[in-house]
Amino acid sequence: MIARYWVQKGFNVMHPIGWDAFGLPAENAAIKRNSDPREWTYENIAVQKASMRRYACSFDWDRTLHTCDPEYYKWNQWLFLQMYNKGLAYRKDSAVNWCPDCQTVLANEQVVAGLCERCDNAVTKKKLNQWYLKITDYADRLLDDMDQLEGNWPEKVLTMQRNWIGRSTGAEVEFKIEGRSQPITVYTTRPDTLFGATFMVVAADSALAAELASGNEVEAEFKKYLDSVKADSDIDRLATDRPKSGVFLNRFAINPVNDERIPIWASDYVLADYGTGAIMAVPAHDQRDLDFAKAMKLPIRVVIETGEADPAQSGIATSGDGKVINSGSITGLAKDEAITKITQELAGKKLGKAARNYRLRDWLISRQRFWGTPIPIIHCEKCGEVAVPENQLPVELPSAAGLDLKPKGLSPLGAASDWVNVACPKCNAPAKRDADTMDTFFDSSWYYLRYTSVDKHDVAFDKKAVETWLPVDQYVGGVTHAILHLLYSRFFTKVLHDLGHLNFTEPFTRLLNQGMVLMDGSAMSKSRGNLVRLSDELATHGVDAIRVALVFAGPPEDDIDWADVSPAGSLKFLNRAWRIAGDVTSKAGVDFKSGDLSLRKVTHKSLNDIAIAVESFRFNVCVARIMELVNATRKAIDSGCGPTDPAVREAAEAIAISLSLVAPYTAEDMWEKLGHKPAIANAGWPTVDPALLEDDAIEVVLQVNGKIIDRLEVSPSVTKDDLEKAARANEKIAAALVGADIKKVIVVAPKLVNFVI
RNA sequence: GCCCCUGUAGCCCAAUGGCAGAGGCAUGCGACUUAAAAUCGCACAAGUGUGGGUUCGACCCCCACCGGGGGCACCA
Repeated sequence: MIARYWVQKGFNVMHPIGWDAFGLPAENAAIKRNSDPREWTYENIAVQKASMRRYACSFDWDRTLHTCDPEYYKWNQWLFLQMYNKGLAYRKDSAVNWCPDCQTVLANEQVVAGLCERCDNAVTKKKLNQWYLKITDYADRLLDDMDQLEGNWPEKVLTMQRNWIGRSTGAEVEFKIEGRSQPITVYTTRPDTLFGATFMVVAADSALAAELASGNEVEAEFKKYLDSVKADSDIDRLATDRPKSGVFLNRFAINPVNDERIPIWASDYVLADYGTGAIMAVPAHDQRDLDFAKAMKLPIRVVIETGEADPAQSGIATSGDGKVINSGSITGLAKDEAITKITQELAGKKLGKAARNYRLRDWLISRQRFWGTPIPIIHCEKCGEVAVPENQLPVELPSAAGLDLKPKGLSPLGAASDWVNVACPKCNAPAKRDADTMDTFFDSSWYYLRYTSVDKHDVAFDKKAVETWLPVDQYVGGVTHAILHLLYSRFFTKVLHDLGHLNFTEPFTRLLNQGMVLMDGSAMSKSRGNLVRLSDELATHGVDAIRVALVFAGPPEDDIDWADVSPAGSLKFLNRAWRIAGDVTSKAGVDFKSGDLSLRKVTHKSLNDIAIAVESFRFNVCVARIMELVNATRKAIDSGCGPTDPAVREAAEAIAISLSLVAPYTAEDMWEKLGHKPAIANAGWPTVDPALLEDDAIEVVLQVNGKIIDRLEVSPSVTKDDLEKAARANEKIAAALVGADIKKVIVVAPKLVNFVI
């Protein structure tokens, strides 16, 4: 509807469609049928394309692309190398999210509540050497540039992205460690509570904890604890009512603000990969620390006076603001002042500094699967990592024939010996290709750029075309992509901007989250046979009726249940509209100006309202407005000015054109019946005459104390004074005001008059 | 536990702080018909989740609570 509307308005609209076709569905299907994912994918695309054509979506089929075409993923590899050369793509060892069922690693964003986003199995951790993209370098810009999107993206999506990036501000503070030359740095958002720190906790699974325990009498106990921590799944870890556990490391740290000696503990409630993996614990003012202190019988010291109950007694850490107490130089200050002052003092002594942290982690992109873009790196024993030279791109996937695609934790590509063994591009010695493939979100992070240049084969995208078309004026997608796809795309856009390829920093100017169609409470899916049912409905009622019914069922961002969708009712409405075209007896091209004024006003008002509704995404309201216009026109034909009146033709044409957005086939037929040549899609949006939007008389409400006493017809241009006079002259009002003491008269011209007595 | 959205006739949904109803579904009645379908016409119904507050006036703004949906959830 949006695309069709702007075409009618005379804009040059690009409305492309394509297939994000790499990934597990194809690969798993191929494994099941023992065939090549390639064949399965292209067969399915053909089927789907044919069925999608039925929906009358005005897609530009000349710009179609498939991300699994070498022609497309060649540019994935090119982009990867661009980032690699800038240090934005790198490899590191780390404990990664591992799905035992899919037998591949997952990005943080793909783990939902400890479960694999795709298969809902529990995710475990595994130490692996993997490729990452340095999205954390862009954390601040991803956050701050949201100002550009404010008002044009759903607030919900912006909030979700903000939470996901999770920026926090605070300070890093150095604690000296007894018997260790290096101090330990902790990150805190509350340096104002430093004097309340009564112990330190390091992440049990960090290298730091192991080092502090090593050679220590508690080492055995620590190892036992570490083993139990490792055995816990993410789901266990995420349980909120989980009791705190940990082990004393028999080591001590010195608090830099008061030289106090505090014990160091290891626990799994501190995360190894956030901040520095070590915290100062302030049990009085942090619930987690308090829970731990109570469990381990550690001291609790209040340093903020909030008026709340004593945490040691209540078991509830105080969260309110208040004055700092018992805290040396910052005693008596308010929170913000205390934070500023103590941070400055620490910085002066080189014992700390202001710092920021993010919840966002670097994006893990390697996947141990076949059906994806090969990572264009060659591993040479002598030269190490070597980028595949640009002129050798694409690194094409080998044939799947003879490869065992079954998930087993290693890339199937590693077994394709003809493919994997190559000469090092630098020294020509025998070397191996990187056998992992890219996360498919890499593919979808820049496809909008490719749509501008599908016919260009020497560049990923043509700069001029990109400048002409982009950024995308209107993006439409499900809220399921609120973080993953939309965050990654924003990241890519910024990287490409910095590399000098783009002159904008945000890819999607406006975003509409459209809802899903539910059947019996769950999403439409092939496995439930719902698509078959939809296909039947299409055959019975026609595409137009289905389109109208879906649009009319509710606001576009809401999920709608098929039970609330009424294709039969929509068909009835379309017939009603269509018959009007047949009833018109005036000739095409007749001058509307001589037509019936009241119907003309309805027509112009409707056109105006319909345009506003479409532009503000209220498509359901838009359909309702067309229905109103149809009703009014019907009435005019049957019992008003009659079918010969030019106003009836004007109304019928307005109906046809506005209907062309949602029911294009019906509209086209109406257009021809009305004596016009195809195509109505290019007929142009009728010009609304502002003079016809004005009513000649408006009903004004007359109130006494806010209660309606009577109504009055007045001219829309009535003045306040005249309106008040008219109101006072009204019989019922006059009667109501007899003997009353009028305290106030509110006159809103031309809407109401209210006498307060 | 924290944050966000939401609550209007039997149902889906509308209403720049100013007459609660635009539209549809369902239902009922009537016209047309031998009859039915289709079509056309008419009718029907809630005082806006609950309790407060602001205002001349609140579905709309503010506070609390209840119900529904979603997000985050040891991130120091």
